[in-house]
Amino acid sequence: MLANMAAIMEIKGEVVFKSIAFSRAGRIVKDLAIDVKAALDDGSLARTPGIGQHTLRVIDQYARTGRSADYDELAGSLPAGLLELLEIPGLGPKTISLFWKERNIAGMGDLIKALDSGYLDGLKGIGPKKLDGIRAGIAFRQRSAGRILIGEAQPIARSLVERLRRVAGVEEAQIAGSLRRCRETIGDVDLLCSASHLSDGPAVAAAFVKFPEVQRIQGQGQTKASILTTDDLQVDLRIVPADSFGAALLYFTGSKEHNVKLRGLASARHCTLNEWGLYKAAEYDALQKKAGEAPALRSVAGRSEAEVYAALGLDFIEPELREDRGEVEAAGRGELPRLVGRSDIRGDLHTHTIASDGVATIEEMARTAVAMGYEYLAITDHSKGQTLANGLNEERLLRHVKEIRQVGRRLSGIKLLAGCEVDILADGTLDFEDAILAELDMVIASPHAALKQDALKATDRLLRAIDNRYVNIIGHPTGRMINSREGLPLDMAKIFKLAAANGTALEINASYQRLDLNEISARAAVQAGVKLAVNTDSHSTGGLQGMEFGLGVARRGWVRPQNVINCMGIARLEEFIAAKRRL
DNA sequence: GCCGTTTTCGGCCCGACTGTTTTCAGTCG
Repeated sequence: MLANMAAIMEIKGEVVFKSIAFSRAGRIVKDLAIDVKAALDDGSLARTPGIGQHTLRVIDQYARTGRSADYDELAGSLPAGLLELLEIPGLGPKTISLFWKERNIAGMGDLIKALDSGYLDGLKGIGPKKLDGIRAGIAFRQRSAGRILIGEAQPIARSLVERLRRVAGVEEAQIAGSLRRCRETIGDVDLLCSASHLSDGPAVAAAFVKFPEVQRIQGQGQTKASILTTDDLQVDLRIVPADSFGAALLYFTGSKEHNVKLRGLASARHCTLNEWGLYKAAEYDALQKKAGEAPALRSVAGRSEAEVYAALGLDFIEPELREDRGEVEAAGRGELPRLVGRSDIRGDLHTHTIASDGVATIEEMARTAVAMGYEYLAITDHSKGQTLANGLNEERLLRHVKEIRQVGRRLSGIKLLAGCEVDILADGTLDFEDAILAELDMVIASPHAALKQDALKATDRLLRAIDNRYVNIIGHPTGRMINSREGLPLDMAKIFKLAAANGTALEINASYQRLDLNEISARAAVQAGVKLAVNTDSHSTGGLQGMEFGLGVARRGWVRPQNVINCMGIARLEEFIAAKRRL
């Protein structure tokens, strides 16, 4: 609702800062780890920077009554159909407003008809190319579902970077943008490269737009180019000299909100920060600038990101934290967390084999884990309720356990844990009796079906599972699938409280379709004293490599190694499991 | 609309590219 209000203000041509303020308030509410009503009641929302008198009133009224008079009034002032027009790339608020006022365009249907009939021809400032651009934008919008999953974008981006590195004149090429920040979904791919000489820029841009995966060229200049790939992914490339690489990487990695905050800090230090570098404001303002050329001025910093942060009085901020969620302030105080990384991970605690729906054997999974440098690996095939996934019944499970232990004895260099991913049934009971679970080294309990329960039922269901002394990890707690299934509407505060109290870990499922818990819940869980487990849920040896996506979520959630049970050595992990059984 | 190491009023990040224009507005990141 707040984001809509911001959009409406944009189209109405209100002072842009008003729109920005509402948009920011919307983001703050969306990022809340606790319920909005709770944040209103305890006064924390009112104290949040960016929430002021007006936005607080709107949120408060909506939370109490389910309506907002301010929203209703604003929404009533223009046709609702105009808002979706903002989603068309190349079409912005000014043009939408023009179409509405001059040609009575009230929505997508009107716009398409008017484009077809020539009704928009002859408007001031609108020529044939602009109209073509809008047509292409609408077609793109209808073809593509919007943001794609990180695991889908990454291989495409990596192959483009490889190709870029081979282009003449390119020194260094790197992925930037939301992909570098490990967001769960990616709107477009941002790539950055440095050229040995900036004069090579146009040639690099020209080579880029001729890559075989290019479907359409959106733009091409001295220092940047933008293309649409054959699978409808937009890719933006920026080309800078090596001296500006750090500043440009910072700029192109974002987030936008993080950048805005850094530039504000630069201002306060009488400097100006842009993609070319950090400059003394007085010197920079006196300069004759030309688009597409590096400022003819020595920068204060710019070669590396670390240099720029240091010049602003900040510790280095990892890309995953750059969302303006308090990281800049923490960096200023020297209080950033040491984030969990790949080298902290000692094992994977959620994997499947051919015994249920995996494609690799116990031994194949184990050997891959050894090659990855893991100290332990848990084999956790499905329970009998997962009939489609060839779930194991009691008898098959016990045979499987025996086999896991046999393989474990035979292999050196890795400890195999005989486990199971047991279904949490709709009422919160588990798919196996305690007597069976007691035979296992470790238990994950996960919801797989009945994922449309209300908050009360769903929360009670998980609490029951957490309450079981044999359950060590709750797997993909909400059951969500990104872009396709909402998942259970859990009361996380209650879940965290019990999980922290009785030593049950919550999973960050690294499968890029799930990423469950998400980053917001992960951060709140850690604050509530809950232990996490970052697991791949892999069904093949290749799947074990997917750990990085789960780590991305954990890092975005400010998670430290000490918060993660699979960063423990085997002895401590076994004690973690044993402690709950003693309760 | 929000906010205070410049401020309770007056700012609020900054640059590249496109299209439609003869100097700039719009859009994007």
